[in-house]
This record gives sequence, C-alpha cells and structure tokens, in this order.
Amino acid sequence: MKKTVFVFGSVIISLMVLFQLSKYSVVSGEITLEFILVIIALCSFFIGVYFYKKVGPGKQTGPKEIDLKKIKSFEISDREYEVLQLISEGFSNKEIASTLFLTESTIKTHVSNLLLKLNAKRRTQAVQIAKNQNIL
Amino acid sequence: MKKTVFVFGSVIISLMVLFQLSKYSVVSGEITLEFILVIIALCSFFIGVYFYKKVGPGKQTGPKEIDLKKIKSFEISDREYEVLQLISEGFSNKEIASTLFLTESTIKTHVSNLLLKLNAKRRTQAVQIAKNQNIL
DNA sequence: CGCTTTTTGGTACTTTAGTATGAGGCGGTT
DNA sequence: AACCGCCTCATACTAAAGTACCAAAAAGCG
Repeated sequence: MKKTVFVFGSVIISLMVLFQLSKYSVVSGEITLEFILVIIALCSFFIGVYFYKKVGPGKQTGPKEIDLKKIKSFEISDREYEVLQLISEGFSNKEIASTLFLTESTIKTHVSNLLLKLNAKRRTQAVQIAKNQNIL
Repeated sequence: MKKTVFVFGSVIISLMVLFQLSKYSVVSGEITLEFILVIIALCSFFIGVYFYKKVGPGKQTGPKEIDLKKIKSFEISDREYEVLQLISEGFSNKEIASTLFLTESTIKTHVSNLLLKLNAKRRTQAVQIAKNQNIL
C-alpha cells in the first residue's frame, strides 16, 4: 500500500513537471511539442496499466498463489499434501496408491488425516476448502 | 478480436486528431495547452487500462468465466448443472438432495448422468474436468 | 394432442470412501 | 536410549457413491 502511494505520487509529480516543461519548451522551441505529448501519453498509458493491475480485478479475481505457510498452519505433512493434490485431480484412492507406489490403505489413512486437519467430511469438501484457503 | 481492432483504431485516430488539434490550439490560443494535455493523458490512461485488461494477464491467468455454450455442448441439463455446482462445493448426495428438496436417488441419477456426459469416473474427476472446460 | 426431453423416484447391487484401531519402521530431537 | 512425528500397512466395519434398469409425472414442442 505504501509502495502504491509512493509510485503514484512520484509519477504525478513527474507528470506535473512535464506539464510545466511543455509550456516552456513550446515557447523556447528547444523541444517539439509532439515529443512532450508522446511522453505524456506513454506515461499515462503505463499508469493505466499499473492502475488496472493493482485495483482492476481487485482481490476478487486474485491470481491465487499457493500459500505455503498456510499449508503448515494446517499441519499438513508433505505426503498428505501430495495426496491432496491427487485428490483434487479427481483420482481414486486406488489410483493415488499406484501413482505413489503405495497401498490403498496407506492412502486411506492419509486421506482420513487430511479430512481431520482440513475439518472436512468428504474429499470433495477437502478440495473445496483447500482451494478457498489458497492451498491448492 | 474485431472489436479490439476497431476500438484501438478509433482511439489512435482520435489521439492523432488531438495531436493536430493541440498544435492548432496553441497557435490560435483558443484552447489552453493544459486542457489538451489532460485529455491526452486521460485517453492514454484508459487505453492502458483497456490494453492490460485485454492482453495483460493474457490467457495465462484468465479470470475464467463460465462458458455457457460449452455446458450445452456437453448436453448437461439445467438441473444437472445445479447438481454439478453443489458437488463442486463439496456436498454429499444427501445434502444436495435436501438443499434441492429432492430424494437422494434422484440426485444419484443426476450424478450418474453427469459422469457419463462429462466422461468422468468419479464426482471429483467431474469437478476437475468441468473446471478445465471453464464450465465451473 | 401425441411426442420427446427432463425431472423425479425407486430397487437392487457393486464399488469407493471413510472410520477406528493397532502396529512396525525410520529419522530427528532431547 | 527414549521420545516423537511421519510414513507405512493391515483388518474390520460403516457409510457413501455409483451402476443398471425401470417407470411415471411434468414440461416443451411441432
């Protein structure tokens, strides 16, 4: 937030300087008017891009990066997280077992622990919760 | 795509007109230079916003809007889609039944039809496929 | 009004999923 | 060494999920 204010502030100041410069340059004839206009246009263009990038889609449509810290806060172990990922891909316990070279019963224990840790009743709910928490 | 070209084209033409106008106005003194500059800055700003909105995040981090046409292409009926949404929320058949005021057996038929239409083996896989197809 | 699709519901059965509990091995910590 | 967390696997059971097949209202349509 501080960064945003700083960037916007400095950009606005730069623009005002350009504004004043434009008047001077036109009078003195050292720099062409078109040049100033192009610079202002370009600056405004990038300001627009930056602005939209910041406040455009807002927090509503965030890119959603996986929150590694939050995974630990749920006390989910590495193996359990692997299983969780495969669950979200729509694999069955048996399929997960074969892809991880384990038995189905092992996967069942992992899944059970996951459901407890994520406070879910079903694997589908676990996936839903995990995605809401930016874990997946 | 055509729309994008049209918008950009007309905007560029407008800007060029403004450029020419600026030179004229400064000489004639009818309009202040600052006024023109502000207009150009504003235009460029919104062009930047629009530009980023279109090509910025690109197809890589698309906001992912639900593709209504594709739902029909899978021959998924309205009721089935409702069920699909609730499945993705992590609800069980029984819970879905009660929220839609139906029996569990009805939900089971809907789910079975959904799995056939989405070519999935499990409900979790159905959700995964649906999200990949921008249906959910 | 017939016809089709959708929606709803049922029965009977098989297959996954999930719970509870126990237990052995393994690596790191105290 | 004793302890602890993680991973592994097993058995036995309950609960969902899913399949197959059928059937009857309800809605939409030519």
